[in-house]
Amino acid sequence: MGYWLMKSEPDVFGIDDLERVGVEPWEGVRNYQARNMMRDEMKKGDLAFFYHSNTTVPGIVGVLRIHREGYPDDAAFDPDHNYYDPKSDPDNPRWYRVDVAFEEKFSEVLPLSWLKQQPELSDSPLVRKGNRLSILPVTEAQWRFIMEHAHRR
DNA sequence: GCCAACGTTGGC
DNA sequence: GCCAACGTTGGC
Repeated sequence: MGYWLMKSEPDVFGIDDLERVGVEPWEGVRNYQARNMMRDEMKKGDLAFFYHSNTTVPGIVGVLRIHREGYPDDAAFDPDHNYYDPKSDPDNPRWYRVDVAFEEKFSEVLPLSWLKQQPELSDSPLVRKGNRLSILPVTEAQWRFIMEHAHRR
């Protein structure tokens, strides 16, 4: 089973939105590395941390589950859509998305500032400077470490 | 709002 | 294929 971390701006789509709707297409990813992970590596049932970026306290706020594996991101074909990309062709889609399902909201945010202080997480790209990837792999050890702390609070 | 880091674009 | 210019991300 794979473990991931997926970033979203809570002003656009946050953990509370996911809890309300239950299942949501994770659209709008326009980065090739992140695209490759969604298209090729994410499997149904994989778990991912939900990370809030661009907010007062950036950090991990909960857990989601991969509900549907990678399929073309239709938003790229719609000229009226924010995520429109004229270079993506329905016959040869450039961008992919997965569907995610709400799993759990933590009682408190695990702030990035705290994550950065944990030696167990020092190898994660999340805490490395200048990381801008919106989807990151998480190791099983890192997953367990973070989950323990989330449930201890 | 600033700005560092980084990815993408496009001219050559 | 190089690389400067540009746009975006995202922490602070």
